[in-house]
Amino acid sequence: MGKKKETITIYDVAREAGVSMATVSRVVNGNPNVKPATRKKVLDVIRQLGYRPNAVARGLASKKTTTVGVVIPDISNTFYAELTRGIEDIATMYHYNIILSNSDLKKEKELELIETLLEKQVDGLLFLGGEVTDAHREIFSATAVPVVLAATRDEKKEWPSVTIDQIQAAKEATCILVHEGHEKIAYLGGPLTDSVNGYPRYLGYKEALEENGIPFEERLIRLGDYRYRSGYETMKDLLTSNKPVTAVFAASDEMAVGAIHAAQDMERKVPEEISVIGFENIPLSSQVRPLLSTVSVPMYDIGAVAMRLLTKYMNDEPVESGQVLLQYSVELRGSTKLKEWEETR
Amino acid sequence: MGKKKETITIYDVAREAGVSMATVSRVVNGNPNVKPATRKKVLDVIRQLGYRPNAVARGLASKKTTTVGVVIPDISNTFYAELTRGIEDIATMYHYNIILSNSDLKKEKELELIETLLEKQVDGLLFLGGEVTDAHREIFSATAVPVVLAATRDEKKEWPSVTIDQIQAAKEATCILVHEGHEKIAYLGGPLTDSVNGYPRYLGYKEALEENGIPFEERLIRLGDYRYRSGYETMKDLLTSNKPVTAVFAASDEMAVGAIHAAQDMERKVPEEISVIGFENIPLSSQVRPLLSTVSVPMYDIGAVAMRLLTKYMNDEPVESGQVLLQYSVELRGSTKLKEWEETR
DNA sequence: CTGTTAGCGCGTTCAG
DNA sequence: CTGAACGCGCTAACAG
Repeated sequence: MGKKKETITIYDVAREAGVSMATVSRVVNGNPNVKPATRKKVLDVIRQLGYRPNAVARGLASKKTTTVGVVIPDISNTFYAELTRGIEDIATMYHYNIILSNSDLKKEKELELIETLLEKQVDGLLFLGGEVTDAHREIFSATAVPVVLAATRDEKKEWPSVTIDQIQAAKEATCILVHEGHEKIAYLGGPLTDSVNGYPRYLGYKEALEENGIPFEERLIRLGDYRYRSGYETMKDLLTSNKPVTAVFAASDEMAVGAIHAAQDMERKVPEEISVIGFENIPLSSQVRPLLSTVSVPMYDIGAVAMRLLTKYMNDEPVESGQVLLQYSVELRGSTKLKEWEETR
Repeated sequence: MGKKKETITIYDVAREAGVSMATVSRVVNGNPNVKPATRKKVLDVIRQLGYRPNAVARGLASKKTTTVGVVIPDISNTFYAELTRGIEDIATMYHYNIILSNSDLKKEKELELIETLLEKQVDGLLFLGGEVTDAHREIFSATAVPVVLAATRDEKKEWPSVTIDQIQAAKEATCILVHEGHEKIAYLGGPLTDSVNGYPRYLGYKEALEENGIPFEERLIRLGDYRYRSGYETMKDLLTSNKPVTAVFAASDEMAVGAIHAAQDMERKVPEEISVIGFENIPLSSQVRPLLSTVSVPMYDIGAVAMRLLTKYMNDEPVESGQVLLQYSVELRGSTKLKEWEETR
């Protein structure tokens, strides 16, 4: 029960067991070339001495840390938390640990974090959600550490990534509203300068209108920060302007729910008077009334697949394709009127 | 732009700069005993060669990794995600990185993770949400690595912890319902075997009834798993039983919201016919209608304070008290009728 | 099957 | 102010 105490090393075990440290190393690492008898003896001594291998020393000697770095926008964001869970589960499965760090999507912070993770000699790097700029490419190129992008992608396709086809997904969601008969469809989203999520979703919305011959109207566009509050406020603003609006496509579930509440506060019924469809399918969407219709993004899977892909790169296993687009789906629930929707992709 | 490449070490920098590696080490670590001129030269060579210090080697030599281990029940759980963000922010502030791992509150997994983190030579350990058993104490005692508990505590107070007074908080929440005039107050919670959250909250509920001379009724107790669905189902079950219920204290916000929806589905108005109060104050509680009244637990702060406390232990700084109880508050919103509540603690 | 011997990259005395 | 030398704890050839 005594605290502190001198660290006991592989050498102590070797001496105590009457073998060389190489042998101890072998049994610790499950090397089969050890006589069962001596293996048992070593194991006993290990237990008895309470020996715990030093992963840092091992890392220095073997040049492997069994640790991967994860740069994430914000762990308190449900979407990324779910994604991280996927990463962690697969990492655990392959005996890796993850060093997690929040970037808040700040480029400088991202680069700094990547640098730090590389210093810590991570065996691989997972970069989530942020935009891949030339500065990123430069640092990624200069290292031998494999990098996988998740919930974002590299325009130049130089790095592997796991995500969904956002434009297509946004387009499909908007189309549903069109098929419901709407023509005054508002778009509630994030900054268009956000090339990862903001712009693609906006683009999908726009394309859907075009394809259906519905005029695009600037005044039906409202930009916020994807959060609930901004959804509430942009929607209120929209309704206050008194322009006709019969449907809303929001680029995030939080905004969508905020929009629904704004509508309700202004005595507009959802979906009777206004249909709303969101994006992400975070738990919130099934924990509000009416239930939110939304584009279901396989968050957990994106994380899991990205991590799995990374293990392949780390072990030099062959990879079919580094550019993976996962399937999304559209969950039609209570905030829209249409109850079925044939797949058209 | 070339990939891979040989690792460049402190030795290369030394040679190139015409100094010894000791000097390079000094400038890298900001040791002031270096002539400005040579410092500059070394810095130049570092930049030119793109030298990146190897934290693993440094860790082995210095016996410090500037990394802390975090054992968390489930990162995809909003409550813990928020807490983790607090941890990470403070960790970054003190130049630590965190290795995150999910335990799902499984004792065996917790112990395994702790063991792994210790092998990785973390400078400190943050243990969240789980119960501290003798097995935990044994391993904590055997290491020199400081441990801080967050959102849980050690009954024997042998280890520092940061949390809130759950019994008191639950009691206060229940009292609010009592003061609203309710006598048929249901309790929706988690397993009573959960000594960290389940039991204390249940106890607080019970104490509130006792103190107010309200008979405790077994049939008003429903146990689930803290999640939305279990809140919905236990509430439905409760209402179906047709026993009078005019208020509900739920041990989690998700359950509370689930309960509200169950009530609404059974044509009971909240808060007109049934008052509901939750616990945690996760974002969801302000993203539903009616807004959920709840016990606000300072999740972010618990994480931040715990991490700050850990830095003190890691640096052998004096600590006033290792047993910190943070303030909670009761947020009265739309799911209860009472609009004000004088502090009585 | 087992032991010996080199490093892995860096921090840290201790001289000078 | 600077350098030489040792060691952190372990893996990885290479012998035997």
